[in-house]
This record gives sequence, C-alpha cells and structure tokens, in this order.
Amino acid sequence: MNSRIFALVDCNNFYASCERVFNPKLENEPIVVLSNNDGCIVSRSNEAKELKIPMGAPYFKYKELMNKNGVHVFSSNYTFYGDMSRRVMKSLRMLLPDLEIYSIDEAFVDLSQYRESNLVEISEEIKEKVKQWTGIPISIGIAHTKTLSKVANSIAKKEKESSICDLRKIEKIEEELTILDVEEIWGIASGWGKRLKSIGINTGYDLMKANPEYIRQKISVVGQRIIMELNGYSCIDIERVQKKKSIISSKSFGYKVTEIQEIKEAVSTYAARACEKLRDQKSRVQVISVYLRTSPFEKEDSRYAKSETKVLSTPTSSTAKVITAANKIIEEIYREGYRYQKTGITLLNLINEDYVQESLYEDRSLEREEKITTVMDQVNMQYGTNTIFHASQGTKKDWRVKSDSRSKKYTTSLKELPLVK
DNA sequence: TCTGGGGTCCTAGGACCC
DNA sequence: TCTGGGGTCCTAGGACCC
Repeated sequence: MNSRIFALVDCNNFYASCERVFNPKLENEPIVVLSNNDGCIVSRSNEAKELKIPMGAPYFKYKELMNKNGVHVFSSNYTFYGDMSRRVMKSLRMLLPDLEIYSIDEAFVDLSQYRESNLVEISEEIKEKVKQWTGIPISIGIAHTKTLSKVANSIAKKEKESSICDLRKIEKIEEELTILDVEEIWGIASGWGKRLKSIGINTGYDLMKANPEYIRQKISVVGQRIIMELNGYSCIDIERVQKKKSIISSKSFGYKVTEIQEIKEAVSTYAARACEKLRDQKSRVQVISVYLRTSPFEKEDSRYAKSETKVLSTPTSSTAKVITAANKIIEEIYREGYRYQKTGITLLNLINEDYVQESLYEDRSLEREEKITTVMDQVNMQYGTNTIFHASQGTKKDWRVKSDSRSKKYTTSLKELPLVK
C-alpha cells in the first residue's frame, strides 16, 4: 500500500521552554507564562503541570497556589517567542524541506519519501540538532495521517525519555485509541464531544469504528473526515501555500474604557498593526470588520457587544484608509454608558497585491498613499516599532495592556541582550 | 478587581435569478 | 387569484485549532 507518512513536530511547553533558554537557573523549576494583560495561564513547565495548574485558567484564581509553591511567573513576550519560533522552524526546514508551519510551536512534515528508512532514528537526530541549535526541546509523532500524528505526538510527550512515537502499526493505533478520551482527538472539543458521548461514543476507538455517514449527520463533514483519518486514510494534506486568508488584531484594554476617543485610538493602533501584517504578506484588503464589546463576565444588563462589516471602495493596503474606515465603524457601534473591555479589527477578503495594480494606479492619490506607507514601514523597521505612526493612534495610550513580569527581548533587542559574566 | 489573541472551516438561511 | 423548482451567492454564526 502506498500510504502517506506524516510527522507532527511540537515544541515542549514552548513559551516556558523559551524562558528557560536564556535563564538556566530555571531548569527543573516550575514556570508559567501568562497571556496578554496577565489574564490567563497559557504555558506551563512540567513541574507546573504536576502542581495541577490547568491550561487556560485565569491567573488570579491560582496566584496563591503558585506563590506557595515558588512558581516563576512570566508575562508573555511574543516578540521573543516569535523569534525563537522562527529559529526552530528554520532549523527544521534545513533538515526536512516539506514542512508546514502549523502554529507558533508546531509543524507538520511529509515523510512519505523516507518510507524505507528508520524514521525513529531520523527523528532522534532531528530532535538532537534542534535542541543543540536553539535550546528548545521537541517531541515527534509519526503516523499515516495528520490526525494520527497528533495522537502519536501526545504519546511521545508522555514518554519522558524518547519524546518520539511511531504510530503506524494498526494494533498499536487501536490500543492507544481505546484509552484516549474522544475529546482528546484533534478536531473534537467539548461541544461535539458531548454530542458524541450522548450517542455512546466515548473513546478514540469508538469514533474510529463509528459509521462515517451517521457522524456526518450528527456533526458535519468535519467529523466524517476525522473518522477516515483515524482509520489511516489521509484526508488532510500538508498546506504548502501559507498566506493568511484573514488578519486579526485585537486586544483587551488595560482597564475598562468608557470614552469613544480612547477606543478610537486603540482601534487605530490595531488597524495599523493589521495593515503591517497585510503588507508583510503582500496582500490587499477588500473588507474590514470591527467589533467592540464589554467583558462577557459583566452582569447581563451591562453587557454589550457589536460588530460591523464594511466593504472598501478599492482594495488597499494603506493604513490611513483602513484607520478611517475602522473609526467610522466605531462611531456607528459605540453606545455611551458601557465599560468596554476589548475592541478589534479583522481584515477579510484578502487578495494578492499585484492582482489589482493596474486599475489601482489610475487613481494617482492611491499611488501617493502607498509611497507614504512604504516609507513609514521602512522607518519603523530601522528605528523600532512606532517611531512614526498616525496621529489617530494617540500618544497617551492609557488604555494599553499591562504586563508586569515580562522577560527581556533576549534575541531581538540590542538593549536587552543577555549578559555573560 | 482580576478571565488572551489570532486563526480556519462549515452550515443554514435569505436574497436573487431564471 | 392561483401558483414552482432549482441554482448560486452571500452572510452570520458556530464550531474547532493553537
């Protein structure tokens, strides 16, 4: 049978491991990393996991437990983690060219061409090299489909010594799926999990043996596909094109905001950030969507959430154009009297920048605007983010998020290089 | 007091057309 | 006044992922 072979490479406890790379004293110490605004726990070292601190839990609920146990707490430092991620992915790509970067800390690899080789041996080598080059420990799961390689990877993580799992033998697949809760399967979360359990499907093995047509009715074609994948038929391929189809920029405020002026500053800042990402991938945007909301944990009569979508007259990558449109939406959806928690913008219907060039340049003002944007990008690249920015983004920025315990930008800021004493 | 941010995909239902 | 089916496109919302 000419079946495919996939590997899922996953960095172990990625953000926590990044913090360790330049701070070796943290070896064997419990670490957690918090989300923006120091809101939730988003990464835990093994030692922190042993203290039963759950993933995604609100920080304030576990503060005491962590103090008591001497847990090292870090605010998130995405500039640093992003750079470490690039190093890991670059290392992987040198060793395994047919690679899909799936998230900041994971990559899928097509290993079909290595079917005659000893894949466990190859994986050992890759693991060693990545650790040596970047300081980051990884786990590797090997299987005939992406979904099964996810399962393999979670098994690899539990095997403390090897961190590698080859899950290609049918007996082993069935054995492992029998002891795997159905909600642990990639693509099944608690919503569908509950639905499946109510019809007697409790484990990965139950789902593997379920009737695909029936599951399609109960869930959707997504569920059907998962069953096929569990049975070794590959339905989800490596994604080789990696342009984003939508770009989001959103953040909670550092405190509850009531004034429209501050909200406009925030949304202008996020719009600028989103447009930078847009130009990075050489696209233009045709549709934008902006939302504004209070905390969902407010009492019901003080809750408010609204979003509005706008089609732009011409596809653009100009920050000024997008800021103007975004602020117009804020004016439409803002209501006085609420304590707002968060706003954000999504760029949608992205197209390739060269696709529109001709018609675009009939309008000379657009050409001028693009030149301004290009110059701004260059200045900010050279002298640091937000050296120049649009006036609408504001200069006070009281609404900005807080992050009390951020580590240094060891790898991206000259001022914050680690010192060797 | 304090609960993240950035993505993708699928479906149902309405508008509209012939 | 009665009275149709079939197709496409778009959007909102809901599910999932890390």
